[in-house]
Amino acid sequence: MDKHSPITITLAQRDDAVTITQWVYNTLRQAVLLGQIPPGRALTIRELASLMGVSPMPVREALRQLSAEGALEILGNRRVVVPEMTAMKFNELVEARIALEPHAALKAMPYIDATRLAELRNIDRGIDRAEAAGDAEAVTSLNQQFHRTIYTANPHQVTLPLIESLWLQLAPFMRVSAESLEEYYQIDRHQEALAAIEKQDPMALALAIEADIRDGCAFAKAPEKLKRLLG
Amino acid sequence: MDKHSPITITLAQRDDAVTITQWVYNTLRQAVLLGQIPPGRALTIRELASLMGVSPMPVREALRQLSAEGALEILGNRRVVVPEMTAMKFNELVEARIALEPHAALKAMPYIDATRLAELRNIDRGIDRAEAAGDAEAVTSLNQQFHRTIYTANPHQVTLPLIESLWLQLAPFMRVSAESLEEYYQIDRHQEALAAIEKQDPMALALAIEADIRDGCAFAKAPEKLKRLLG
DNA sequence: ATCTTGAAAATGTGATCACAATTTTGTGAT
DNA sequence: ATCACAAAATTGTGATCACATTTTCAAGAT
Repeated sequence: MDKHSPITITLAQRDDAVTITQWVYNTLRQAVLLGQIPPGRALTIRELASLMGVSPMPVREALRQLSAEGALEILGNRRVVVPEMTAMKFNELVEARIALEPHAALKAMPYIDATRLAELRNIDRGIDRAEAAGDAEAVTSLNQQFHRTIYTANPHQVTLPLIESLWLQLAPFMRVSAESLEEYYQIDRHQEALAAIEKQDPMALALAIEADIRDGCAFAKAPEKLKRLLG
Repeated sequence: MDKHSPITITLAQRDDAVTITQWVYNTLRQAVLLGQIPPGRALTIRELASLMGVSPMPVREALRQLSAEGALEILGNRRVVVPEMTAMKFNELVEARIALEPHAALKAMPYIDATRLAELRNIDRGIDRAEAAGDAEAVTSLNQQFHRTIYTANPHQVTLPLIESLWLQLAPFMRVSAESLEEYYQIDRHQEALAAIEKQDPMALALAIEADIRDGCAFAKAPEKLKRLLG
C-alpha cells in the first residue's frame, strides 16, 4: 500500500553475456525470494529502473515475466506488488507443492545415476555446513537446489516451472521459518530421500519429499508465528 | 524451423477498455490454443506486429508473458516458437494434470453451492449441444470452462494458473483429438463429476476428474495418431 | 480536526529510433 | 550442382519521447 518505505535490493552480479532484461529479472527474482520487498509495497517501473540504473524498458519486461510466474501481482490500479499472504493461501500453496513435488520425484527417480546421487550428497553436506554456520539464506537456497537436482534428472520433466512458481510465491513468507531454524529439531528428510533413491523405493521417496516439505513449512502451524508473519 | 510458411491468426475482438498489450496477448494465446501456429515455426516480433497492425512493443511484452506461461519457448538463437512435442513430454503433461486437477477439485468441492452447480450443468448441456453440432473448438473451450468453474469455487485456490499453463502446452496438440472426437465412445465423466459433487463424495469426484482427463487425451495411446500429430 | 477539491507530479502505455548481433542472400570458386 | 564466404537485410535489445490516465497533496470549506 504505502510507497515511501524505502526498499533495498541487492543487485546481482552483472554478466556481460546476459541481456539487461535478464539481469533485472534475476535481481528482482532474488529480491522476492529473499523477502527484500515487503508484500503490499507498491513498486513502480521508474523507481526500480533508477534504483538499478537502467532504463524503464527492461524493468517493464522483467515485471511482466515475474507477474506471469506468480512472484508479483499487477493490481488493477496500475500498481505492482508482492502479493499479500493469508493463512488459507499459505496452506493451499504448501498442499500444491505436495501434489506436485512427490510426483516429480517419482518420475525422476529412474533417471538418477551415480553422478547425480553424488551431487545430491554434496548439496546435502553443504546444507549441514550452512546450518552449522547459521546461514539461513544459504540453507534455503541449497534446499531448493537439492529438490531441483532430483526433479531435473527426468529429461522429459515438465513440472519444474510450476514448482518454481510455487516456491516464488511462498518464499517471501519463509523468512520467519528460516530465521528460527534452530528452534526446530529437524529430522533429516534428505537422508531419507537419498536412502530411498539408493533402494529405488518410490513410495519411500515420495514420503520423504512430502515430509521434507511439511517440515520446512511446519512453523505455519504455530499460529502466533504465522500471524506475525502476515503482519 | 522454417520461416516462410504463412501463418493466419484470427484477431480477437479489440475492446477499447483493454490495453493493446493485453489484446495482443489474448490474440496470440487463442492462436496457440487453436493450434494456428505450427510448432517449430519461427516467430519474429516485427512479423507479428505488422500482422496485427501494432508496434513491436506490445508484441514483445505479450511474447515474454506467453513464454513464462509455457505457451511459447524462447530459443537461444533469438527465435520464438511453439515448443515441439514428444510422446514422453505429452505423457508427462497429462500426468501433471492428473497430479494437480483432482487435487484442485477436492479442495474446491466444499465451496460449490447450488448456483455454481447449476452453472456446471448448464456448461455440460452446452458441451452436448456442441458435440451434436460437431463444433470441436466449442467442445474444448467449454470443457476447459467446466473444469475452471469447479476449481475457482475455492476462494483460496492457487493452482489454476499452473493448470492453465499445462492446458496451454497441451492444447496445440489436442486438435487431432478434438477432430476425431466422434470416433471414441465417450462415457460422460462430467455427469459422474456432477453426481459426486451432489453427494459430496470427494473420492468419486477425484476419480471422475482423472477419468475425464484420461479420456480427453486417450488418443495419445493410439500410437499412429500421436505420430501423425508430432509430425 | 475532517472532508472536499483541483492543480501538479508521477505513472503505465505504446511508438519510434539507434545499434550490435544474427540471419539470410547473392556471388564466385570448385 | 555444391559449397564457401562476404555483403545486405533482418532481428532483438534497450533508450527516449509523447500522451492520456492516475495518483498525490496542499489549500480551502465545513
